[in-house]
Amino acid sequence: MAHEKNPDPLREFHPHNHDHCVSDAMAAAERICASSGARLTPVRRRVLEILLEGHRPMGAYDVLGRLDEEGLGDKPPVAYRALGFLVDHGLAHRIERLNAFIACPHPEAEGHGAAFLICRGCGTVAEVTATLPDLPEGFRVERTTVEAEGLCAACTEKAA
Amino acid sequence: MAHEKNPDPLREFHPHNHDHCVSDAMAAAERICASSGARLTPVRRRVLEILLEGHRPMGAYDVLGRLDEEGLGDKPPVAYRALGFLVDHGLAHRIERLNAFIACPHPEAEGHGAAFLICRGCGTVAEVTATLPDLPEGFRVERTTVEAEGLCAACTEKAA
DNA sequence: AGAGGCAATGTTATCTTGTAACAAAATTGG
DNA sequence: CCAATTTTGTTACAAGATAACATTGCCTCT
Ligand SMILES: [Zn+2]
Ligand SMILES: [Zn+2]
Ligand SMILES: [Zn+2]
Ligand SMILES: [Zn+2]
Repeated sequence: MAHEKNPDPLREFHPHNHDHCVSDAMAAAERICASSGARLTPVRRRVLEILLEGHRPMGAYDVLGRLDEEGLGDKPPVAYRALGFLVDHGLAHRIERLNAFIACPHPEAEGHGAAFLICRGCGTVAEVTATLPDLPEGFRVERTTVEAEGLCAACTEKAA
Repeated sequence: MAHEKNPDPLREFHPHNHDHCVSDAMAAAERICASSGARLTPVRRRVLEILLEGHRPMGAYDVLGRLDEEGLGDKPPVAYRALGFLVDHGLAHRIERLNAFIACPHPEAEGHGAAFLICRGCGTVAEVTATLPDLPEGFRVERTTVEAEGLCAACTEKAA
């Protein structure tokens, strides 16, 4: 965990050594599954890799298309089950506004109130940590969805 | 606007004079449309009433079913267009987690960062005001989705 | 009133997203 | 190995949403 000291929180929007994102996240996924007894089976692992490589939100049918190319399955439940597993174990997140899924870049930082910045220009999505503001009492919050759509710095420049 | 001094922010979870919700919101919708030149046509008005009366999120096809009963249309675009109009004008909101729509109870309080508390027990949804926590700079936020799923006070008691 | 332009509605067809249900195979633990 | 559980394979559908185009209604200008 040495070098995982929360780097640029918006690195998704910049060029970066993406191989590290992939290998770090895969290693973390291995550890998480090993320690919880969950089984990172071939399809599940491959779906996680596909999400990580894309480094952007992908629809379930996009993922399924990739699986099909590789002979790993071509029926919707194949993709939905693998994605469900990843989401349940915190290895991926569902972006509600996009009906899409994205790999979690730091799945070991759990309890992390995840929020997503969605650039409508380039389609990039960054996951950031955000604590929800105080909500009225008398409601026990279990899960939150926080998604912000807008323009990243680069797309703001281009638009100007 | 005298008596609209932001009452119980969680009134959706309690018994309340719901006729007031409906009539207040309809009056506000009239004012908003009148002042912006938008046309609150019969179908649009009726869809808003249906959402207000239900006082809970409704899927587009639920709304369409109601419209059909009343002879106002039976094809998906009828519902989606009316709902789109209401959302565009801030008279209703889309709840992403539920693929559903809900009337805004206070459409004149604009710029209000709306957040939604979704009770998984009774299905009630309350709209509350919440300012988003500070997000990393370098991203221009235009719209936010904040939805919290959990249990309302009554459902928490029942579950205990 | 008549004509032109724009907004709204009607309608068809299709597309995308997501699940229920059940059978077969693989894994785990005894 | 046997039985229980989990995972996969497959069919068939349900649910949610939109593209595209024809038609109608509304407003404005002459
Ligand atoms: Zn995450
Ligand atoms: Zn961008
Ligand atoms: Zn009410
Ligand atoms: Zn409840």
